[in-house]
Amino acid sequence: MRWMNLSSSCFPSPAFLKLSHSISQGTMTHKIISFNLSEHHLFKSFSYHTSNHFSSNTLHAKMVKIGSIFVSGKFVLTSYVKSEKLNDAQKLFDEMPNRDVLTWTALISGFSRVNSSGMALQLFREMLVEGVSPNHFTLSTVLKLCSKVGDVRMGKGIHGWILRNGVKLDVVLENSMLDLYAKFDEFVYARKLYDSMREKSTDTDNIILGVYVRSCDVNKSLHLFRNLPCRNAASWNTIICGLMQGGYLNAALELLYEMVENESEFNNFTSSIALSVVSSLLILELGRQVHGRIVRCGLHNDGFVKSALINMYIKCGNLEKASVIYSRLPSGFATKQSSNIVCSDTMTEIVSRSSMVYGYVRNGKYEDAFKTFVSMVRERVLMDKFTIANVVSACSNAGVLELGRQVHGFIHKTVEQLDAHLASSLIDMYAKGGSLDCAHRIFDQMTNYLNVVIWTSMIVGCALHGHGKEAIRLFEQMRYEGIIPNEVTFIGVLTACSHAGLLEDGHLYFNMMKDVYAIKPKVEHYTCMVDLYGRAGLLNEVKEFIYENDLSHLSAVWKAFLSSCRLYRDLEMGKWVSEKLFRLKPQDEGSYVLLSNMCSGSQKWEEASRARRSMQHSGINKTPGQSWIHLKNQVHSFVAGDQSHPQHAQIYEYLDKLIGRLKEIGYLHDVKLVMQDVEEEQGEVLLGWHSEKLAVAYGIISLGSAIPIRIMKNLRICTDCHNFMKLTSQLLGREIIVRDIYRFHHFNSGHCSCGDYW
DNA sequence: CTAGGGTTAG
Repeated sequence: MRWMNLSSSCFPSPAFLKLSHSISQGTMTHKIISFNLSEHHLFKSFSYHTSNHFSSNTLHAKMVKIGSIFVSGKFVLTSYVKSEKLNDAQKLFDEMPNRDVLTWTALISGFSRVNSSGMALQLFREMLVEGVSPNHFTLSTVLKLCSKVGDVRMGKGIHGWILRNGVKLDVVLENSMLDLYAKFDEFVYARKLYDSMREKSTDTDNIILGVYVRSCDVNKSLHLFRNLPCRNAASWNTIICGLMQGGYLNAALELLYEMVENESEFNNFTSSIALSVVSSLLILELGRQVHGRIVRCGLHNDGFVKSALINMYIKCGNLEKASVIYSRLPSGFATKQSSNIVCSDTMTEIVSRSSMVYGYVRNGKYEDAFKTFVSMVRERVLMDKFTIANVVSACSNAGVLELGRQVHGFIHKTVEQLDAHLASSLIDMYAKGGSLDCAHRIFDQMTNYLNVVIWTSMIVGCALHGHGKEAIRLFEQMRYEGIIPNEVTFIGVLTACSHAGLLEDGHLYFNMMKDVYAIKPKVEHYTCMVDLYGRAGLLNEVKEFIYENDLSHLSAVWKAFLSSCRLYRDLEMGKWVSEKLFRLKPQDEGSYVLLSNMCSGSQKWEEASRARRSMQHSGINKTPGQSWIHLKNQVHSFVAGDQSHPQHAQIYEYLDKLIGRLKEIGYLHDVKLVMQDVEEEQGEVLLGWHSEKLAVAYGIISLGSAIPIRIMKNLRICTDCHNFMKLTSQLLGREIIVRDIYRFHHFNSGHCSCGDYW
């Protein structure tokens, strides 16, 4: 029968074409019913030429009505597949008797198109079980899937099956196999296969080029690229993409220019790659040029290109432009349609939305991030782990524990098992949100899936809360379980040691990092060490350490040193360090503030104000201190001397009363000192009411007495406020938790978890 | 054959 032979396409007549055209334009739906033509001709023409969702359904209905499912089913199936209506395709498929290889293949390729690789592979297995033999197209489709999902065994199995069954090889199939081995880095196999190929195409060369590019051998790759007998757009894209991923951004850019000059095709792949290059180089102007070219080439409606554009504008810092493009995306494609099959349109929207969430987070627009997230929940957009992880990380950075809990609840409902990425971001979220207990609970839940990042997140969490011993215990347990720590793990351990004043341990682990794990210390590690020695008061040792390790060009190191000088009130050393610092990083406000604080701490008011004047002279604006408290889904933020809160009168009145009572139990409220001791906040503040005091006062007024008060602060807490918090916790018998820019302070019964060592 | 989001630190 003729219809069996789908692949040797019998092309439709102009009349059918016209008809299909009107269908796909949506200008006709019911005319078809009255059309007096042979059905499967119609169906066939239709399935070739339309990807209109609505009309494929109409056609399906018509087909069922006239009972021609045996004959024309697969044409409608193809139509469903082309319009990515996999649910309908699957349903139709289930109804169809006598499914031949073409039917199976249509459905398999359909699932593969919409990224449902697992489903596609499952179907392939079922097909084999039913005794249907795959054809060339099935095989190359499935091989591609194997290489995509990284299923080496299945890929090799198929290769074996091909050899055993003496399938006649063609270039396409051989290329698929070559690509499979290339992707799995099985170069010996790949080479053998390549040598045995009688016919080679440009694709073949491109695969080999891809191998060289991925092995990061720039010169070899370029040499190969230059000597290709025939180059197409994919060759250019491959080499440019490879250079970019290898970090050779300028080389990638040069080739991109060359490609454009040579008037080679600038396709949607090229666009994405070009935008990635720009995103890494962070050159907005260049991004605009690429954008212009994309529009000129008419590629701006491609989903991939759109999300790459959004990404590029976000990374280059132009959030507005990104949201303009985002708002022009067709909406509604991503809404859940009684299925869990993801279409490529849906993918585009998910990627774009998560990019926007990511962009908002990066730009500190947490509210917008949450709004976008909430809209995704409300519209029942199929959210994947990427999006959620973005939102979780937004919660940790904003320190909004309550919202974080809600997101966690959402995850609980939608994700069956936490993966390592999500778990570590949740641990981080709870730790940074102030609830180390909850972080621990997630950690315990992951016993069977622990990896180095999860361990590290937990260790860092402990460090953040000053639980040095616990961090070390975790670290040792991790090593015992055979997990190899990485450089970030060591940053966590060393921070833990320095925050808890564990000098010996810190020293031990620094050496262990170098000697046992062969990790070369980076700036962060050195800074931790300087901090560690400095907090122990070993200022001369710090100096030696800096010169011994040749760190004198690193401003971060000097800054840590300066903090220690301040802690130990060594004004001479502090001045000397500031000199170094001002020379290295004249624009850093922190150095001036530290020096000024140090001077006022030693009652040297004149020098203190000189430091502050020279800061103003250099045109540096100090970041105003800000504290915030999260109550009932609302963030209340305060700056020093703030009068803008609706309840400010009440707050100040309470604060006055509180300070009066605190003085009775030994609080020394020296206004002059507070005004000068601008640890991080400014001195010109009215009455010395630093923002964290206001936030705490508001918390006490508004919250039931059993609830701990959680405050976030954008700078470091000052000595006076630290004292204030300790005594308040004692006087009122309440737990107060302050997260400052570096760490947590848990105030309880007159003590702080940092041991007054911060 | 070639293109797209996520975890820990700073």
